[in-house]
Amino acid sequence: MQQRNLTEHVSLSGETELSGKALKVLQAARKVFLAHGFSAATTDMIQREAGVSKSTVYAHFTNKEALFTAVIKSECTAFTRALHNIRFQPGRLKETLGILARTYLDVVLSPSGLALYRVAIAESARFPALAHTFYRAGPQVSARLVADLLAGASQSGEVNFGDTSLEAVACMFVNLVRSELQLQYLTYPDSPPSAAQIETWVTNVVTLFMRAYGGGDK
Amino acid sequence: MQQRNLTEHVSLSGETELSGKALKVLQAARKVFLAHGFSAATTDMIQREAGVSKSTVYAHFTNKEALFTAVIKSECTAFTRALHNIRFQPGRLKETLGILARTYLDVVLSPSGLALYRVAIAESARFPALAHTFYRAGPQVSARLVADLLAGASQSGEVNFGDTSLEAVACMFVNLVRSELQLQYLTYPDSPPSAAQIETWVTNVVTLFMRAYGGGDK
DNA sequence: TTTGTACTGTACCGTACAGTTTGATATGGT
DNA sequence: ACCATATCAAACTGTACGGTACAGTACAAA
Repeated sequence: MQQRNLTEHVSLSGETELSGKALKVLQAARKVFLAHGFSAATTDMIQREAGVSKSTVYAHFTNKEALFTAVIKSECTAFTRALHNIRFQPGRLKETLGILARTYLDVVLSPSGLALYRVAIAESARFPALAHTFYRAGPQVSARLVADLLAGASQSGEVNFGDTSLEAVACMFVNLVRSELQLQYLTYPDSPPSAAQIETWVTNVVTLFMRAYGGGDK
Repeated sequence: MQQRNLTEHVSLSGETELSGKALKVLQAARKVFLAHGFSAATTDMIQREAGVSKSTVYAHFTNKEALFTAVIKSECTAFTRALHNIRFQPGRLKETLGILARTYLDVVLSPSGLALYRVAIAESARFPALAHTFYRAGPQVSARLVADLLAGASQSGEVNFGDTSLEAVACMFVNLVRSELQLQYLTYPDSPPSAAQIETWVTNVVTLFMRAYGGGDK
């Protein structure tokens, strides 16, 4: 890593990290990079936003790329942590799926969640490792969570997946919950999906899965 | 528009357009913009790729933005045209859905389809109108196609959607077909999904929908 | 008091980029 | 022969950017 000042260890960004000014820089970089992507962002914007001199930026981060990497990694761990706030009670599968979907969408459709997706995808050619990190921190973790839930429901006989693997069902669920609303928001950033729209979508998705795999209760 | 030379009207790009050199420029711009996005692409790269002088570029396009706009619009119409190659026979819904999914994925997971998605999303803040165009040319058109298919199946009693609207079902289908494989490819550009992986995914998706909405035949 | 460290502000360097201008060449129609 | 058009190569302008250098300040520990 590239920090120098080890006097404090405040963790607002994922790992144990960074004294005062360095944190300011990181937060500013977060704002700028998520808003403009890598190429269109300038170190001057970051420096100005952080209220810090140019020298300070380069005292803590070797260059623009290192700063970008630090930001995206930090966002990924924050994203994963947010996902782990999802809790559910066993039984009442239909309700649990709905809650899970809504909580997931809360994270995915948040300004930072959306921006992280956009930037990670946009820069996947220049920063392949970051794109991998993003996939594992986001979609992969989500699918794992759902799979765990479904495993419980499967054991209690609440559901029957036929020939389809449990993991595949979980993967399909998270993708279906996310994709359309996320894409709409990405392409129409000025008109975010309404609460009613979200509700309708979640209902439709949960209904689809319950009809397909739910036993008799439907 | 911004063409000047009206001697020929070759249409390789969507609308009636562009004499020889201008087309060369547009094709080069397509390659460069789709590979690097807007900010990281330079007009010099385009000029070099086109084998054309700088003056010629600016003789046909007012500036970098106009060139970018022309490229994305042209790609969107090409995308839509590719989608309309999807044909299907009524009856045999399950098979038709599978064919449709595979053809759709062919377009979406093609290098240019993937790059178009990436760039349109990445630049949606700077070029909102292009993002809208993309959404309408891609996801919206696809959903419309599937909806038409489902309408036929619904009338012949092949399926029963319960409380869910036909359009919602169509929308869910195209999203589910696309999202996971597309995201994997976007984040792991060096290991595209294998044919087997695609096949498994399509089978799982079609099975899901047939279990949920298909009548007795399953 | 001295020393080290973090930081500031600003100037600077080299490069890169979008876009313009100039002046020459080639072509084809009149 | 003349002219308009399309093209070319290349030099040039102005600006912006990433990154460095440097002289100086604030502060705390020794």
